[in-house]
Amino acid sequence: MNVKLPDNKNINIEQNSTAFDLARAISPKLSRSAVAARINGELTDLSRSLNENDQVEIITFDTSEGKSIFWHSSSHILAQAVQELFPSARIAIGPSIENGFYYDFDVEKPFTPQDLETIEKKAKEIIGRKIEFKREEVSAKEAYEYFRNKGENYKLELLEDITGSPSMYVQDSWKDLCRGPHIPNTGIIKAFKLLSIAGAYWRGSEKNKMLQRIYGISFPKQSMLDEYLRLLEEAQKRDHRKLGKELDLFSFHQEGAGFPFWHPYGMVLYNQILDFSRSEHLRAGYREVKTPIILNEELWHRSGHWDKYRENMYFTTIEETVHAVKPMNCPGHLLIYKNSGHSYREFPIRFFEFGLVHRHEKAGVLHGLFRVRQFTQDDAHLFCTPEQIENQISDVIDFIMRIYKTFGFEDYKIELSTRPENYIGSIEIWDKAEKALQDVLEKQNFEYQINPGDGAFYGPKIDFHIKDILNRSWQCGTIQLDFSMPERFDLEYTDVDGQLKRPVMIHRALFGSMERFIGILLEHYGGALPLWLSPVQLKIIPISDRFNENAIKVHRIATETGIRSEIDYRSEKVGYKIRDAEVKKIPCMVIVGEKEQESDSVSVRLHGKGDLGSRPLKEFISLLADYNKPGLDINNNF
RNA sequence: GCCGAUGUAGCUCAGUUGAUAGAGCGUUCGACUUGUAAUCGAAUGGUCGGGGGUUUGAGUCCCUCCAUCGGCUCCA
Repeated sequence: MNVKLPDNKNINIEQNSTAFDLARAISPKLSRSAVAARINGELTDLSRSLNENDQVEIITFDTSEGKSIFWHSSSHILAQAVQELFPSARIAIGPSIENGFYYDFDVEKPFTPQDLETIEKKAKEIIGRKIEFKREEVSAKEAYEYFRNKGENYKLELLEDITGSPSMYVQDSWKDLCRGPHIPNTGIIKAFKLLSIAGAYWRGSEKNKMLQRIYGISFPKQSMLDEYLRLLEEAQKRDHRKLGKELDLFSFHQEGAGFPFWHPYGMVLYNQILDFSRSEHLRAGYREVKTPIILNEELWHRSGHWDKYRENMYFTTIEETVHAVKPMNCPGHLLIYKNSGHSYREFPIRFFEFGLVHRHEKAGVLHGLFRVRQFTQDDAHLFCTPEQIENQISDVIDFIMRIYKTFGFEDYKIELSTRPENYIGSIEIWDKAEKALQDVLEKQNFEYQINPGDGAFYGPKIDFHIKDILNRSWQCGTIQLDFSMPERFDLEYTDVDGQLKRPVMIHRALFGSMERFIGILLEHYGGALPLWLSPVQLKIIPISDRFNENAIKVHRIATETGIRSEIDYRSEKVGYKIRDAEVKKIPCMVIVGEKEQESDSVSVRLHGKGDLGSRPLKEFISLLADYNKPGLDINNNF
């Protein structure tokens, strides 16, 4: 019989062949790496029989579906291993995830790291047995009976949500309820590693029982696991918490969990970003404002924060009146807007603030600079007419992208988040706002994903996720359209016809949080920041203390040219001082000794690039100054 | 908040079955006066996260609080 392959070629195979037979007919190599098949658009097991004229694609690990199936099967092996070792463990769910898989278990005692090793060993043994994954179609009743006899209550709960006849997958005597498909047999897994144990609520809800989750990863080749572990290690080296300590940028203290302390070097970095952002905003027509951190509780009732955001807010009392510490800057900006009358001629009005906000985060979710309780938003609010919305939003999008590019982020993802359950305003207004945002994205041909229910309580939003060098994605920028606040605060402007009308408000931030953005930057660059952001840009290394005076001269000229430099006066060998500067990831070093003193030059060395020979002192400093600008870096241009 | 792990010198980490707290790096001092990723020597450094308890005796065992780390709807 004939079946069609993805390249539209036909292939003739024997009657009653399975997808696996087809893979073998195409090439033995493919049959060894085959994970599953797609028959007429449907993902299936390789054991599925083919029919005349079927459109068939063999799925391998190389595709995202292939990985997902491979890892899902791995999770079944994990579950089988656990139940062979701990027969009383009840199984919940075990999906594949972005990198690997997990399985949730209900056990009396949480797993220990030693258990993890034992389980991994058992799983590897199961893999070695090359057990076939067999699909069984059963009736809902049969499935129910099976799991009821085994006391698998979580599976019974899952069964309730399944319409039609459920399918089971069998490995030896072990069975799991599963939609499939699965890999043909456990033997194609060549590398299997369990990574961590964690508590996880059944169905993610704090109201449910906490289960024990085991995370793992697997591959069809050992070398792929090695590579994956190497990447994990690389990511650990780039951890901003580690870099922050090593480079003396910031610290955290028990005296204030989630409140970062910025050290002198960190402050230079912080201010470089802040100065750049401020000047770009002013250039783009924003006007800077500053609003108080503590404001009367009544204001937060009016804004809706007290209703919808109270859980995340801190309160304090001033002369018996309750005040809130601001979690957002919008109410403050609204008060400035209302302080005077406005005409359509002023629009768009753009208020911009480096707003220091405090938000209560649960103790367990704090994470370095990524998740803190106090941070500075690069926040702005635009007030405009409804007609101006589209233009304004598209301007903001251009602005955001230009700024990201300066920091070396060229790749990003856009998400449109819609009305959450916890919202204020009418549904009609929400629909209108959501459509307006969508229209802008469509018109500009941006690719975007819809994120249902993830909008702010006062309006839908467009979020920007930037991708770092390790291809991880971070949410930063946000643009939120708001018809509610203008209503609640009774904002007005005089239109061309002399009538008082209600303006529209757009909330937006680029970095989101300065702190978080700095964390992302540090991980992106692995701490080796571009010249313009480096706290110390130039390390001056005298060969011996006979040349200290010359070093001081270099330092003076550098300082006058706006270069941040330091001299290493220590009575150490050059190699020692160089190593120290390299470890601190200082972008540029100059060595001054006999030769340099005589010729009024410096020997130049760039971080990670080694010795670059000598240059006349003044020429070198002015070259450095040329590259000491946002978006530039000496490394690519020397 | 919940589950688990962790908390020892400024940093990175050792510390057996409970009995006088260790190393390397850093810092300080001295010697060396150094040519592109660690010169040598000496000194300094600790309420063992806080509090409580068991014990003749606790870094080690128990309780409690705090902080940090990995997780907590990627759904059969």
